[in-house]
Amino acid sequence: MQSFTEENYLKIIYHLAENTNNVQTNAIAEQMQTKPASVTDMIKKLADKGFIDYVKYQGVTMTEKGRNAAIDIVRKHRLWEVFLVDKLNFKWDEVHDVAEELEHIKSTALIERLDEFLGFPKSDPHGDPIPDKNGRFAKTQFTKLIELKIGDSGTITGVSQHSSAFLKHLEKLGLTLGKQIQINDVTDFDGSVEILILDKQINISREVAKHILISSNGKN
Amino acid sequence: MQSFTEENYLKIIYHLAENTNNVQTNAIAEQMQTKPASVTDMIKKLADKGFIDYVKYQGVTMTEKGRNAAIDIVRKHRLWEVFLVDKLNFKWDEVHDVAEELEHIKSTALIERLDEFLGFPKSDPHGDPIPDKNGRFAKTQFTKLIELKIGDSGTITGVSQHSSAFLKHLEKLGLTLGKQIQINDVTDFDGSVEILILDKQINISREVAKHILISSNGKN
DNA sequence: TATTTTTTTTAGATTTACCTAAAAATTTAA
DNA sequence: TTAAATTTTTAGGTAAATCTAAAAAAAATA
Repeated sequence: MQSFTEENYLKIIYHLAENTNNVQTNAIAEQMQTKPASVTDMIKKLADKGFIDYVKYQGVTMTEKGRNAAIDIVRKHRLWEVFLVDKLNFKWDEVHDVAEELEHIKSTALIERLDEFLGFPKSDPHGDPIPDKNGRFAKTQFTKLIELKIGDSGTITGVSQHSSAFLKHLEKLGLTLGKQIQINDVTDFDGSVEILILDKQINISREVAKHILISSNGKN
Repeated sequence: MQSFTEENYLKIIYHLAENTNNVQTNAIAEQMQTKPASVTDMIKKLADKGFIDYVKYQGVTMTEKGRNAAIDIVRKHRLWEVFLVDKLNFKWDEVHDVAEELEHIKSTALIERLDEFLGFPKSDPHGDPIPDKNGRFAKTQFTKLIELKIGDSGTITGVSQHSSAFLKHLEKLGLTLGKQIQINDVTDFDGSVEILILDKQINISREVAKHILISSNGKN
């Protein structure tokens, strides 16, 4: 059984490892909002416990054990988010911080019963997949909106930024999960994107377009 | 905002203060499963923060601030217990430890919405009253079963022991909340108590009788 | 390839919540 | 009311997770 801090490190290393092979000390420090020196201490400890492989100056990779531990935390986080939105009527931009605390509650029975209570949801309010109790989940095939070409269309199925500010902004623009969109134009000058949703033409910045995930068509 | 440990101390001091004026170091140590020396350290800290009044060698009493903080934790604990039993189908003997973790989640919005989701329950699965969001709750008028005389009757409305072993035992005997009972006899030799529930005659030990709370009649 | 810059680690402190052992105060009992 | 027992506190230390400052290694650049 790990401490809250260890769990947070594992989760962050897991997410960073989705994009790079060797996860670097500085990257972890930034995510954990702590100093690189503190990270070095902790990754030694996590390596001792067999959660990660660590070579000095080379960064870390997750072991099978570490990955399983991280997936378990991610599962809990996402199930709690569904609970908060579906049952307690939280908005999708209000759930992150609370789920960040709830994910550390240690009880297998609790999480299995919660899963059942929620009807075994496959994805959370932000479109992220929820691992089942064996840690399995569909690797989702998302395209970033920014990568689409003029004329392309698809459905908003996820976001890669969970900050309240970002999500509130999307909400205001009507860009919520499940919405159909089509790329009308891309502005050369600032790279902003003209999109069509429900016959309405709107313009979103590159920064926003980067964090909207689209599934090519008709898919769930 | 207090640490988990501080919250646990506050809760325990609050409960101990229900029975005595000055809560003693040793009593706290026993409840916290720690050493008296550690308690001395912590009560100094809690006194510095204004949660308790502390006079060396004289024990502690709660301040208004401390009481409010403690009641808030108790409220959370009991609401989560209701959630676990009513929504997730936990048994009344399975909820204590999980609620012990959940009570430390810091979010006023969460607990208010949970309260609403549960229908603003007035008592938890063990019959303990749930403070409302202003910290108010009915001071319940319970009598311990052990204090009843032959011929007395009443309704089981609470228990003063939350251990799984005790609650499972009660369940097996059919002694659950809401059951009507009547005292038929008290055995001189071991002080055990003969009681009648639903026309069935059973014998319970003094130890068990001490922890069953009865409301005199018809009351909820 | 040598030098500069960046990244990472080490060394030594700090804070929180604990501990043990011993001293001090209080309470109980002779 | 003194002695014994109990309770509480103090003193000094430990482990976890953090920090700063400085040293070492790796990467980038001239």
